[in-house]
Amino acid sequence: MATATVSLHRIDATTWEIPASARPDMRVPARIIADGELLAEIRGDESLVQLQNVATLPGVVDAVIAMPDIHQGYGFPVGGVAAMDVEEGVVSPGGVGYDINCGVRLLALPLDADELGAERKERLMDELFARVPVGTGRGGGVPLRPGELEAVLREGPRVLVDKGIGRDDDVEHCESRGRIEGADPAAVSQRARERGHDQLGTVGSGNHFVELQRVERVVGEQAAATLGLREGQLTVLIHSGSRGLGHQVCTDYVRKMDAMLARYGIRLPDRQLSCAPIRSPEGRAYLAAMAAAANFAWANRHAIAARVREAIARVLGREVAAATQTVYDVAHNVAKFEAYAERRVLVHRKGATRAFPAGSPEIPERYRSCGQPVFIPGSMGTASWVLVGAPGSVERTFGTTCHGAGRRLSRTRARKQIHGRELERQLAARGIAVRAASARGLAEEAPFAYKEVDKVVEVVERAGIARRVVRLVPVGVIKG
DNA sequence: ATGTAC
Repeated sequence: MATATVSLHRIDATTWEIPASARPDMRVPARIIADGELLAEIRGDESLVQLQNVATLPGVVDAVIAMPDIHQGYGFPVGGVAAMDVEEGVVSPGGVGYDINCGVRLLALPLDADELGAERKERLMDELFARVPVGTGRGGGVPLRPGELEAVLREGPRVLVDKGIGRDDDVEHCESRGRIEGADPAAVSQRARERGHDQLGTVGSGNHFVELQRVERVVGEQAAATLGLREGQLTVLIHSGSRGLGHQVCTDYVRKMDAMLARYGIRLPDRQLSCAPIRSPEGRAYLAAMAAAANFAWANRHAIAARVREAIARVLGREVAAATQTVYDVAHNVAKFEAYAERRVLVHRKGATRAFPAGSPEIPERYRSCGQPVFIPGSMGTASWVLVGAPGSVERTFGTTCHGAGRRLSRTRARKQIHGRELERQLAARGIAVRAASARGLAEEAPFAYKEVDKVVEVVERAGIARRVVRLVPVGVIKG
């Protein structure tokens, strides 16, 4: 509806702008990174109206930005970036998303896909499916003693290493070492902690997965070598988040902040943008709870990876498991304090990935020469990408790039077009082994429900915010 | 995304 009236000005080959003058309530312009074709898809939903809504929030600086994989979400669009001045600005749970620190971790095996063989592949898939719990509302996570969940919320995956789960180098290869400062378990409700207590090391459902892959193509030779990736190699991509715990944190603070809007004199075009001043008690409490949920999510992917190593050890041997490296782990649903042009801001990235360029002190030393690794999970049965951050991200997008293919069809519409078991047969016919807890969940993630991931990453490369390194194709997938 | 509706 309203999308038809959005006035877009093309700025360059990959950037469009909606000026702040487009609506009386916009404080800053909205910019869209895309190409003509992706833009046409983006205009098919409400995401650009949502982006303009975000541009009305108090303290928003410079411009709100849409990545080429943007689609509509809760209040904020998924695939949106908004930076708020730390003094004047607000923090919004909807700007982070219900799945706090949903993110992606890549493991690299010291083995080529060719060397695996059909029989060991099926056994590896069975072992993975047996060891890594998938599905909604299911427990089966790492058993925790009293106080240990609170330690994980405070410190992240480092706590699990102390328990003998995973390794120091896994933690070193996480964005911000798997920990956001200022986490406070006391800011996380009892209910949220109850929901999370048996979910550490579980995948969940929706678009979450554990995928066995092959490096199909190397595009950036030098960066690939630096990241320890080569053509033909086996990898495992883990996509999950903070499960019920993060979901409950979002629910709790959306409600709390909604009740305070009038008192803080905040007027919103959409109540789903519920927010509070960064400096307010509610804002600080949310940030402390968000950090705790983010730390939980990093520990979750760390624990999943440890179980993946167990499955690898069982089928391919202890040595292969020990030589399986965590390449890196990125968050794509989180808010972080960063500085741009000497200005301190809180960058909300929802369905968007930090992508710092080469030389950034935030990147592990061994990767500093090539830029921060970024993983872009494609839709099920299609490709995924490894990118590295490029200088344009700092200049144009608050150090950010895209996060995935971006949904094109609703879950309901996807379900109407194919049955999960039929999809499973189609994937198997293409050599992709599937282990799924739910046929319905499978149908919702059908490849045709998503935009073309190759096109999305091509655009972010042309925009100069990230560079392509390798293309990964699925060998097998474990899903909720 | 989510004990897919407190």
